[in-house]
Amino acid sequence: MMYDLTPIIGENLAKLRRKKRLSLDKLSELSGISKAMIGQIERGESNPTVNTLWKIASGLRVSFGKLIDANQPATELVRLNDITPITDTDGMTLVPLFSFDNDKGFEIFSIIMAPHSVHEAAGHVGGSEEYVLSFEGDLEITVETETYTLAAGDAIRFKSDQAHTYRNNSDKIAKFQTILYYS
Amino acid sequence: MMYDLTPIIGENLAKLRRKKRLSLDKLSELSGISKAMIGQIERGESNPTVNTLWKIASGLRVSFGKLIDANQPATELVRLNDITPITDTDGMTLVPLFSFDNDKGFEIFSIIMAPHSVHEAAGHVGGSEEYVLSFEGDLEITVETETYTLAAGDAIRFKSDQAHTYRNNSDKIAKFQTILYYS
DNA sequence: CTTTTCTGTGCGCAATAACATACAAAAATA
DNA sequence: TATTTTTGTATGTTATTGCGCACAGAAAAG
Repeated sequence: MMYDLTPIIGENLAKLRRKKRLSLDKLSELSGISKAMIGQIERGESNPTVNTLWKIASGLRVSFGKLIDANQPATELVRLNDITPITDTDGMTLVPLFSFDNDKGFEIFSIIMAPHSVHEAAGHVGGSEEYVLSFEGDLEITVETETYTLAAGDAIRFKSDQAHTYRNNSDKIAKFQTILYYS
Repeated sequence: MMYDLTPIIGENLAKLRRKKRLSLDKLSELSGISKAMIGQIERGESNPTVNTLWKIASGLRVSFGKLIDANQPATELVRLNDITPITDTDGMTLVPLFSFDNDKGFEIFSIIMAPHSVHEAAGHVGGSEEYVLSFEGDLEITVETETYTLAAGDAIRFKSDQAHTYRNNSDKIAKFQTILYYS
């Protein structure tokens, strides 16, 4: 979520421009953006507007995406200790493992529910789907009128733009993972 | 080339936000961008920075591309009379039929060469390819050291990051089309 | 009907994007 | 070497992004 694109754009832009053997002057002429601005963007000192970046992309004869694409590492290890969990007042603790990724369209949480706790979700944004994989304790999920009970190892999928409730009726904590997919 | 993204972004954003049934307030909270700004962007009154638009996209749980994608009409008719041709001093007239499109990666020109004219191209940006379709008169093309002669109906493809020369040796004009592709 | 909440828009201000110009270092030419 | 050209960076100015706040209409609650 807290994510700054400017260094990525800068790197991509500088790399692409050099690859095409263009000087700041030349690219400025091709794109209609001043070379001072292009230089600043390459150094990550400026946060360009979409129109400016669009013109640069066109001048470079490159897709807009090429400039903003993060080109993330093939492997990403997330340490539980490096994550700051979000604990709700109702006893649900949310551990965001992979937060929303722009190109992929989903995010993954690990969730812990205190004994005898209930969490009500009003319903997420339209067209979203929720995948729940239970792996410790018992979990009861109610979607609209229907109620489902999941034991460790069970899984469920439902359209989460409708109201749904998580309930842990047991004396032990319940742990599960959820994958939220947005269409 | 002269292209303003802001009305497109505005339309896309308003449509997506309503589809997900979010108010300006709610989306502001989700994205961390003030609702005043979001409103202005939707009305096309603001040209947001990439970081701002990125945050909005993430808040909306939507890909960045969804906001800037032009969703262009299935069919696009280009009238010759509506185009302003670019005539070079060396007798080459360029008619840009479909100028560079960000997602497609190519552009299409129609070209007319005056009798006994020569056009030298130093070599375009790295990795570009040129497709030439001759359809009136005679055309001679030199790529690096090799020279090719095209009659009406002939075609040629070559990597255009090397120097190349167009030559019309005849007493009549030569007409052809070129497709420029950028990798 | 009145009050409250929720919707989007207008206003003034601070931060900064984007520009034109000038500058210094390196490369190329002589 | 000196001279010119080409490279990228730094400076000062203007235009506008992005913010908080206040506002007016609509919907909901009382």
